[in-house]
Amino acid sequence: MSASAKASTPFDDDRAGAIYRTAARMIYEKGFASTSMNEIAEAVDLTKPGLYYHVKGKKELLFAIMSFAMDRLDEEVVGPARLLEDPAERLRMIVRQHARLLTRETGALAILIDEVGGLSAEQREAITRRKREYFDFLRDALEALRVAGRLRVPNATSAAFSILGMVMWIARWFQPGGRLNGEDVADHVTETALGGVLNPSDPALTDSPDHQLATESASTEPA
Amino acid sequence: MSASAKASTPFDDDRAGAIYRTAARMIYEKGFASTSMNEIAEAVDLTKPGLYYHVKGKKELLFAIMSFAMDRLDEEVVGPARLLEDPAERLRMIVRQHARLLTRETGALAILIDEVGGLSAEQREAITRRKREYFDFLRDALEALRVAGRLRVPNATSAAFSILGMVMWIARWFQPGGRLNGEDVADHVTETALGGVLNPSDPALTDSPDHQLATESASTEPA
DNA sequence: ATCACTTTACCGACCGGTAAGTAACGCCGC
DNA sequence: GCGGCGTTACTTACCGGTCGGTAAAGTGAT
Repeated sequence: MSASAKASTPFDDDRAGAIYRTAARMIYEKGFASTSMNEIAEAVDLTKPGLYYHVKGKKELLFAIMSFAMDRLDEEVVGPARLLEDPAERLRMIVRQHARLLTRETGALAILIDEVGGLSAEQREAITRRKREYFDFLRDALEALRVAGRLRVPNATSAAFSILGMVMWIARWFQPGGRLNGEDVADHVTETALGGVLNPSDPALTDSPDHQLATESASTEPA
Repeated sequence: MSASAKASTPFDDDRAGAIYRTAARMIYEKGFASTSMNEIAEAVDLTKPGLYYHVKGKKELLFAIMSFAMDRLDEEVVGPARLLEDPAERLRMIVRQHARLLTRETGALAILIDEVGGLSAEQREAITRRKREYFDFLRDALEALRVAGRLRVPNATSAAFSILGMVMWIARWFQPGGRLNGEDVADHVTETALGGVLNPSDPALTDSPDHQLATESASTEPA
């Protein structure tokens, strides 16, 4: 007896996709080391060897999920931001798109970023290199602003880390069903990030539209 | 004579303290679930049962470490900040002291905060309650600023989470031996946090002294 | 008959935790 | 001064359970 219609061997869209999505959510919720292959298998209605027919091993599963997450980052954040020439506008795009990505679907994307300990040496190196490229993309925008005298803080690197932390943290507290919706949160964080590093007089700050009406308090646990 | 060598049975200052500090560092580096009691025991030159003579169990060890971390937060952040009446000055003190605490000694203090999954239900509740109290302390300062019309963002809660993320993230990238020293990082992050949420005209922003000379780029991996 | 897929049964390694024994030390009565 | 004794701080040996992973035998559709 399966869920509603489609008994026995339904028309499984793609079993592999379900496995990766389910595993991503579970690892995001409980941590990589505390999530067993048995639990993942049961969650997708398989036995463990049934799961091993589809995936090569636990490390490969994690690596595939993290690679997928980095793909999304490249496509939805770096891609659009690269088109903008003004470093402040580019910075705004990076922060906003990254924040929106974290509020939409999963959030697993972000948390998985710091499960690098579960990877093999080569896998870890590959992921770390992609993360570093992304970080440099962000820092370069800030460095360009610094040499143009548009930063209110003296150091582009610590500014980049601060912004990254602010954005990444969204995955820890934002809940899709809460009082704040994802788009509002992305807007607030973007405004806070830009205001934190840019000179108050910067044109990239004043062109933002309405933010006078409050949305009241939010949703979930602290940290 | 007696000062240096001391063979066989030295004069062990406090073995328990060494256990907790070592365990904190290891759990911070590898994660709670991936750190075995055997490894902790070996790191302090004991066998596993020898370790169990000093600690009741793995959960209790984690709980003790996290409680200690929260104690430090209360003493060194909340304590001093409570003395300040102006909410902006209080906010500045919270951010700065928390940032300094993360740059000095370990950083384990922060990372351990999100290993709550390893605790029992009652332990988790106790830690979560303390975290919530701390978060509310931070949010209340921001809410006071909001009703006074001094915030440039509409929501105190999302502002509090953004600041918290920015600060917590320090533990992931800052390295004591790197190009930036801890005090500078704490200053930069404080400046970024305050600038991110306060109106540009706020007196709490302009009274900060020198930040004209850059300290150049930083140390470690992205995230 | 073949192939995609899933099952039952099992492996060695390691997990958190414990039972039982012991070496070293301080302290007591005598 | 010394034998007995409790306490501290460990040790060796071992427990049941779970981990990631696999061998081999089906199973149903084509």
